[in-house]
Amino acid sequence: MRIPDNFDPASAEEKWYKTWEENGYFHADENDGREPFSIVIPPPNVTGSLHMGHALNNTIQDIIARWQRMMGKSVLWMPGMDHAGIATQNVVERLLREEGKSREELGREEFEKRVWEWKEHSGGQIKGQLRRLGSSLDWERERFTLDEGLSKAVQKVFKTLYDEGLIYKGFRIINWCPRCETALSDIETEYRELDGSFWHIRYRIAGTDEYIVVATTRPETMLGDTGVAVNPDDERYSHLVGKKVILPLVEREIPVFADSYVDREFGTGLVKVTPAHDPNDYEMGKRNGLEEINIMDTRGFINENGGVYRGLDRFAARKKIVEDLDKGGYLVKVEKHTHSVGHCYRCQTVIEPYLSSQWFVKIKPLAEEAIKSVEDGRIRFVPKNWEKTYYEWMYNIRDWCISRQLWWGHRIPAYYCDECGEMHVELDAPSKCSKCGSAKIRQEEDVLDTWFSSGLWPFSTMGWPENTAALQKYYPTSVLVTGFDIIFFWVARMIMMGLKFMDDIPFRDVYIHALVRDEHGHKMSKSRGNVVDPLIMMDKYGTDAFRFTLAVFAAQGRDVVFSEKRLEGYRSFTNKIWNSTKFILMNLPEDFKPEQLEPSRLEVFDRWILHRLNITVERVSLALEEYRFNDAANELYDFYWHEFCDWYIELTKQRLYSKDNSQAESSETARQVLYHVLSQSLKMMHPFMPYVTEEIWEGIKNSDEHLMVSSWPKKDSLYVFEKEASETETFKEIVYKIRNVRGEMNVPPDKKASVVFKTGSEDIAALIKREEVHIIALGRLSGITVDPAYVPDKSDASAVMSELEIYLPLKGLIDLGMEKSRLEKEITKAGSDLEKVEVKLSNESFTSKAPAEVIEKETKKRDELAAIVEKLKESLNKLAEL
RNA sequence: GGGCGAUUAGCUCAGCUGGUUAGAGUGCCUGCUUGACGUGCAGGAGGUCACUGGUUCGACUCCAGUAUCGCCCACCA
Repeated sequence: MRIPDNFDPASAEEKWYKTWEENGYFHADENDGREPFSIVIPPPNVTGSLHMGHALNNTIQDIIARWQRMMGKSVLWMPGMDHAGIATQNVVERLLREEGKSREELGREEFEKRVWEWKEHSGGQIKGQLRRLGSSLDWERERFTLDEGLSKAVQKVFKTLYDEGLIYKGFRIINWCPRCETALSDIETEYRELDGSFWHIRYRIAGTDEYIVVATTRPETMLGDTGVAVNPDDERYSHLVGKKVILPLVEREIPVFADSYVDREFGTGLVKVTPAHDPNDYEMGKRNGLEEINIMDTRGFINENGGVYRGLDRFAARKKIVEDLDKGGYLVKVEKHTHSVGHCYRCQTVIEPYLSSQWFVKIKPLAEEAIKSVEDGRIRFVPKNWEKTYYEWMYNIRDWCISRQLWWGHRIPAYYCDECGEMHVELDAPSKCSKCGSAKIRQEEDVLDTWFSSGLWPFSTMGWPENTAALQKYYPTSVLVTGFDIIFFWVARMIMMGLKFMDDIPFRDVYIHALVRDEHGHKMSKSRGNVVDPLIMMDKYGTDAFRFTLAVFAAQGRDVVFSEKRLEGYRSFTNKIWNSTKFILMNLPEDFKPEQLEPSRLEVFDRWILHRLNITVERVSLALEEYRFNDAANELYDFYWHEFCDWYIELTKQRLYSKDNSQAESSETARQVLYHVLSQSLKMMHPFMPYVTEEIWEGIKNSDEHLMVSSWPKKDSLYVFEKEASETETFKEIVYKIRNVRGEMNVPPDKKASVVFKTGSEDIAALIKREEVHIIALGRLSGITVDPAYVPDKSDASAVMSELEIYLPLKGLIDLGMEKSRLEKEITKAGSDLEKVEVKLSNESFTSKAPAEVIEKETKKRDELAAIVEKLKESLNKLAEL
């Protein structure tokens, strides 16, 4: 048994990932007869590389997957990536631009080829990063949202929904991105408050010299105005209803009409109506029979309907129109106005409401069951408060625009006959029109929203629409791990689609984790330029430390601000684990064999640490079950470092180094306990820090089994030792008191004092005598005596516990003034605690209403504190006599 | 306008269903070549738990309000 002097993360990471994979540990076997546990990865977009959010997301999933595997489950963690329609198309277009090309020049087929090449590149990079992170994904099952099988699933879903009337084609106002030249769904529009202007414009009433004033934030849209609306109850303008006004610049006569949508208080109470470029105006136009005039092309330039402004970009047109209005005397005033403006979530271009023909999913019928599945607890959000967000959106859900005017995506399986215009929705392209028999068939140019295919992810990846063994065993999945930013985009859609097509929920739990934010609380994103690269962190600190830090940060219900300082601290932890193992191994013989530890062999500290180990097993397991990753990680950290290393290992040194032959059995027991606690700890730490733990395991294991596939520790009922645990706490307090006095008094370590213990308690006296060696070693003493009748010397430094007084005769070694102020400080501290307790106990309503056990506890505390204060005062008085 | 969350040590953060001496990492101070580790060991300083009320015998913890910050949704002619 041996490990190298130093841990080298880079080589261990490469070696172990390869070994695990080659041994097939990542692969899920449908036929293994074990209880299934499944997770599907939120498929990363093939747009580049992974960021901190991905690192957190996948670390959590890997912790769960590794833990469940060690729990003996048949674990499937399904890998894959998302084609990410707009986002990926944009990336490739940018690359083309750098080459001086455009996608139009390439043509659709060639362009798609280029995107596939990019997909290979980006996908490869992402896979490399996931591997580096240690993700135990079943790579044999890797899927892509645009691969053949998933395309089949998409077509099947589309056709089914279409046949049932849940997908329809409609001519409507949608959100249009003039840069991406595609429609977007409502949730793909991000609203931002912008400072703009509110232009007040004068319209002449036809046939008169009177004017009205309308106000607008988008003056360019007046080119498409076909009416002016007033509130039907607005007396100021009721005489105008039915009249016509002259649209300035355009010189078109348009009607004034009444519509209750208009808010009398806002602006001038008169609304210019542009049915083709505003959703509300569109509705009003429909209600009042207005003409719809589209004035823009797909890139946001004014089209032939815009007269002299034709060819101008929408913002240039706005500027020019305002100038012309001003020149023509139509501009009454300009106010400052802030309003929220929709932006494309992929390219941040200002969205244009745009009238066009698109495909929609009629979503309400699907939403109903999806709401129910959360209400009745079949699906559970963790933390629970996200359910409210989910309901809020689902109750107010609007039809989903699923068509995109892109080249990268699932082409909509609709076919048009060029002869008779008939539309066919089919799984396979029809060779001729079923209505007129023509062979002139053309497929719909539009592709589907990326989220349409990712919404099928939990079952499409398992082979649906075939009824595969994987689906039977692993669907529904056990848990979905994701960020709250895609609850609407993805989680809700998967729930709806899963219920509709699998007739079952897609996952039991939805664990919503924190978003990794920058120091200003902003999302880390490439466009903001505030990203921390996970690869750099892994290079610098090792993957294990990085993962452990993320786990510690993963507290529920709160976002995290990433801190490299904390990462540094947890790297030290991996170092600590390594070095402590080195110590243990150098104390084990060549032929060391782990044995079952009979309780009768165990000494008090052995019992204590095994008891603590039991508690840690329980706490870590419970925390993992409840998705409290930070608690689990902290529990392991505290146990391993501050109990096992700081105390138990230190305590074994006296036993291990003893030259006394009668101590041989005691040291052998210590060796067994050290090995046992180490190996059990490694198991529990493995899901968090897979590499360093497996590397250590390689050096200490006594079988061929790798740590990754070993079994998760269970509480051992043989090792429940309450009494020894509490005795050890007393022991620790004794040592702590001695160290405290030495430290406070600046007693140099080479000045070894002898300590006198004065106690009336036989238990404590026995404890001290029995653990004499350890007290001497840990307190750095020359010797100890127990003397119930000890009369302290005036120059003794002292410390007080509830049933014990500790005296350090430091004649000549200490500064009496220092000791005096130290005692005063102690008295103040204990005194104020005592006072608090006394106030409480003298309060009659407390003693009459508080539960008995609380009163008992407080009473005991008061007695102890009182005794301590008393003793401290005595010591101080003696000092004063000098 | 509606909703959610945050405010705890210099910094980054934990503290579950009310009773703890309010913790961790990091930073700071003191001492340490203690036969695993200075990425370490021992000791220490540092907090009116944002503010104001309320409920309660008892509030960092529950309730209401205020302030500041952040996020989501809706509307904005």
